[in-house]
Amino acid sequence: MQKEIIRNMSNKVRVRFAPSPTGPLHIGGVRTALYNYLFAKKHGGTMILRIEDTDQGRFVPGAEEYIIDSLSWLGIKFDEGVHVGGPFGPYRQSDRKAMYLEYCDTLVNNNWAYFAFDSAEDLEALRKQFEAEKKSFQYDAQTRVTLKNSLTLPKEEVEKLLADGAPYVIRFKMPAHEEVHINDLIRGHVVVKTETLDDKVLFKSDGMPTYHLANIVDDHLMEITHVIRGEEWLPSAPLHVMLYKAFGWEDTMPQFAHLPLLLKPDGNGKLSKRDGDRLGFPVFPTQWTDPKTGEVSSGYRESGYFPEAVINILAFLGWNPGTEQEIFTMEELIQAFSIERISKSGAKFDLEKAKWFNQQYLRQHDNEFLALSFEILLEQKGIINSDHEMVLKIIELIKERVSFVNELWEQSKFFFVAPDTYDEQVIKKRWKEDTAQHLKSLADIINNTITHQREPLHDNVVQYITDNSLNMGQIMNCLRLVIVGAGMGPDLFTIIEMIGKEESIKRINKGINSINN
RNA sequence: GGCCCGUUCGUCUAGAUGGCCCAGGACGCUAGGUUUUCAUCCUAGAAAUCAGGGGUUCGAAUCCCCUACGGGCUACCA
Repeated sequence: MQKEIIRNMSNKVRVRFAPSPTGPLHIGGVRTALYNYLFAKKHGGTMILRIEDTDQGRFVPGAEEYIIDSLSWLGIKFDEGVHVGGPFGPYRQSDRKAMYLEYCDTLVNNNWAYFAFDSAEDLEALRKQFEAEKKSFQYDAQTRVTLKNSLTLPKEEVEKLLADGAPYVIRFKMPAHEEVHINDLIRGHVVVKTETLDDKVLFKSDGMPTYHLANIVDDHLMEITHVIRGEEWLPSAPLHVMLYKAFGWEDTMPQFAHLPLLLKPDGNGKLSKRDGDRLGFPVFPTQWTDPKTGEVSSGYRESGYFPEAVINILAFLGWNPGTEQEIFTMEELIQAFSIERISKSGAKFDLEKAKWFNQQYLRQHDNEFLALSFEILLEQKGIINSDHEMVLKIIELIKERVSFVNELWEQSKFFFVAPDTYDEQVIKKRWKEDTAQHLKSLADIINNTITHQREPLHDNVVQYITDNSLNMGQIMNCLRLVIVGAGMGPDLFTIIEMIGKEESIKRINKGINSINN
């Protein structure tokens, strides 16, 4: 009753993201969730999280929580789902178990499905046998008449088997000579002949439905209007269309959109869990520890990516707005998104571009936010009770030099600790016989400068260089070398001002000793 | 093997109804400038005979066909 009212009230968009809890969600899955979310929000629709846990053998503890938490970190919110409830629940297929058999029975009664008693071993043997003859076995209109099922067995025997509790599956009775037409929102019109399709199992002998059955029943019951999923589902889409037909639900069948795949950055093929840590970028939104093996897979969050950046990166892998704008907030993505602008071909993940996106977002964050993040990092480096004002100043100085928060340390550690190594390249190029002597004089000059401020310090040092007709680049770079440890970093005198005269002089002496020995 | 999908610079891609495209942008790369360093920033540049071949057309990256290559699926997994 309630559902009828909802349906009649509007033909509002309702989409679902339907992962199975077999492990952490990889970025391909995250992108699917994102596109569903963008589409739903664009049309003022409803975004649903449904957990497809019909394969009890592949259930992984913690995976469902992981999916919810990682999507939440990314800002992908659900209107209905396992974790938030809603009028179309339950949203976990194992909790809907009871209803599937009922639907399956109507299919059997209408001659759209049948009981099959062939054991997994029998079928396996058959497959082997076919293979030996260089043919491939398919349980279909041609072979089903030779197999052990309610189509070939006498009615009494079927009833007896069922009554005796013999293991069985229910298979879809795929018609022999029909054409299935799919109008995919991304790929256009696709036609498939039913004779190339097999009699897929709808209901397993363990009492659970397969994905195919559960997904159609649930999408129908949950009044899903658009199914946006990965291209790997395209081959089974004809079966799904046939199921809608068999149930008599064609009129409310959702529209399909099959997304292009996310490919390995090197070579070809679908991006897989293994690729990430092999190629130096995460494939998971957040870090995941395998509950069985204890194996840890890195995540974007732990690698220092901002959630906004990950969203932006993923949004552009397979979609673009057709304008030159590349940096998009979630709100802007929602406004700009359309299924028509999703590309058909697979996209490779580009690590360099991903870094660039993160850098753009890092620059957008205010210094206060970055300082707070950096202070956590500093504590891990053993810098306790750092002066907040100083950290803020440092952020300002080096913000433009990094793409990730965790790169801030490399770019600024000389503000906190004296260098204990000195860049060999710089030594080789700049360090001369008389360098140590000049640096000693500069230490005196710094010491004798009345204030610790940048300007007078700078002027006095430059004065010394000009007075002695020295090479500016050589002396300055050597001074930088002993203060910073390398030929990098922001304005030298700003650094000296910030670490103080005393510390600077110490570093000059330490540097001279280390380098000259 | 069978079925299905795809193919524009190294990568992500732009390219409504064929002419404005000897193909545009971004990342990366190269060079120069700024910065007495490095990074940033600025400027310039290299980079796709639009997978190949046939058509259709006055005209095709854009339409049609074929081929090649790549990918997905082919479980009582999703």
